[in-house]
Amino acid sequence: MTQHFLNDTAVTTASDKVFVDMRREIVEGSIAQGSKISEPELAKRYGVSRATLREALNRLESCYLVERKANIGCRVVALTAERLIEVYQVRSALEGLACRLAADNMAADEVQSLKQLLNQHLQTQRVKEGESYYQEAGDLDFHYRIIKGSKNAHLIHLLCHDLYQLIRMYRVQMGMVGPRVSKAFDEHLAIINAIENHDGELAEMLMKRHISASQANIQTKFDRYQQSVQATQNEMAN
Amino acid sequence: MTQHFLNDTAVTTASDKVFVDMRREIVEGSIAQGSKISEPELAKRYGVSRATLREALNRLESCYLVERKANIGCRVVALTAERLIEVYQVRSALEGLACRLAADNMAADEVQSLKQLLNQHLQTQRVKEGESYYQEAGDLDFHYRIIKGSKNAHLIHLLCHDLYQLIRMYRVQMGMVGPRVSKAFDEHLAIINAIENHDGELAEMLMKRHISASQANIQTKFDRYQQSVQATQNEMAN
DNA sequence: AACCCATAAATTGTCGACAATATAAAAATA
DNA sequence: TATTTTTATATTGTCGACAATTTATGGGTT
Repeated sequence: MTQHFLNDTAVTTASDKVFVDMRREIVEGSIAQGSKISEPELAKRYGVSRATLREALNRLESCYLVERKANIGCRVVALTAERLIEVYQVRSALEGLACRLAADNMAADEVQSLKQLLNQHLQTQRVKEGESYYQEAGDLDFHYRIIKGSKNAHLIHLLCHDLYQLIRMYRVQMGMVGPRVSKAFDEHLAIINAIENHDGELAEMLMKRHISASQANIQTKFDRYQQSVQATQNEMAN
Repeated sequence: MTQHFLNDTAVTTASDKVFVDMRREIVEGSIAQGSKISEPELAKRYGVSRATLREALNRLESCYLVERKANIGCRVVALTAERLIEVYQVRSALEGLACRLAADNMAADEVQSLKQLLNQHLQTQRVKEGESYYQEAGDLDFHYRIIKGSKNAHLIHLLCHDLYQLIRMYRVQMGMVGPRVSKAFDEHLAIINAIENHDGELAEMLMKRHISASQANIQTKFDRYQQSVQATQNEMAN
């Protein structure tokens, strides 16, 4: 039941399956960031031909999880501080837009359902204090519904299909176990209220601020992560 | 020398060439919008194997020029009023961001060069009154430079690689021969000035307004185009 | 020992053929 | 005649093999 909201593409063909599997492995770090991808090796591992694997690689490229160079090959995207900032700048602009549009276009029952979901998350969180998984899933679900509420198909595709896996990759690999849980809840609530009042301008502003806070949070984790990597490398050198 | 700014990807491989060729034909309408793409037919036409053609199709999909369904095939994107609005909403948000970032990150000489380019365009336009080609190219060049000036690689990729061809497709097929030339020039000038003064907030606002105006302009053309299509269909029915 | 060049190995790009699925045509039934 | 079922055709998905390019190896020169 995990991530039902991001895998809503029907998986029919073989390359579909390879794409979904590889995507999960890359996001979770089973396939290391920055590592070179060997087509023959992975094709064998997934039990498909190279043509099928390449089809999957193309899709991974279109959602920014791998980078490709002609005649050289594929490489898993590298998580850097610069890229993190860049992606969050884009995310902020796009989700801000989504939120503004949602204030106009979201149906009343959709808003109600979202409020209900939020309360549900609050209860779950209070029970399972400290457990981060639900927070992460809940947060994604919240954002996902608002994005869909924009009713802008292009925007939805851009965020849900193209960008979100990369964002998830940062969050997952930084081990985003939220001490931000309670604060995020209040922010979510304020955003919903603005949407309910059809105050697009406010909703956009709140969403942008919410995402900035989220960025600051993950940025801190990332810096610590970088330091630990540096320390490990220094140890190795000794 | 046309579109040097959008084709800066080195064309080495065969599928690269097919991709670039098909992209041009789709944007220009030689391959009709909404039409089904037959892999065997086009492979023969371009003198490549189906594998190579499919590689090109994948890239066309990632820049939203074709849509793909499993086991059914590829179809050139259809130009609709809804999509036009959606795309321009996204474009406005992203280029607004780019403009704000450019106000901080664009180097002084880049700004100077851009101002110079603008004056050059003004002179060219006055000489070749009514000729739209230069206006279109000049406008694209202007936007392109500001986007690059944001120094946000992800944003640059998103706009220049993924989105701009689709926007161009609308403009080209709507025959955007600009009566908007002179007004656009003033708007461009105001944007540059804001960037030069490092006033990101103003620059963003002006760019968003500029794009809205551009949208209104193309929307009008599109509505007329739709009417003419409707009229033609009615004639056919007689 | 460091650098350059030639050769060998490995990897990616491309091809043609076959399998699986979807569409079109024909036959059968109501 | 209209509708469903069956059959045939065409299209897409997948495969293994070959060609072109890049990377690794080894030998020679300064």
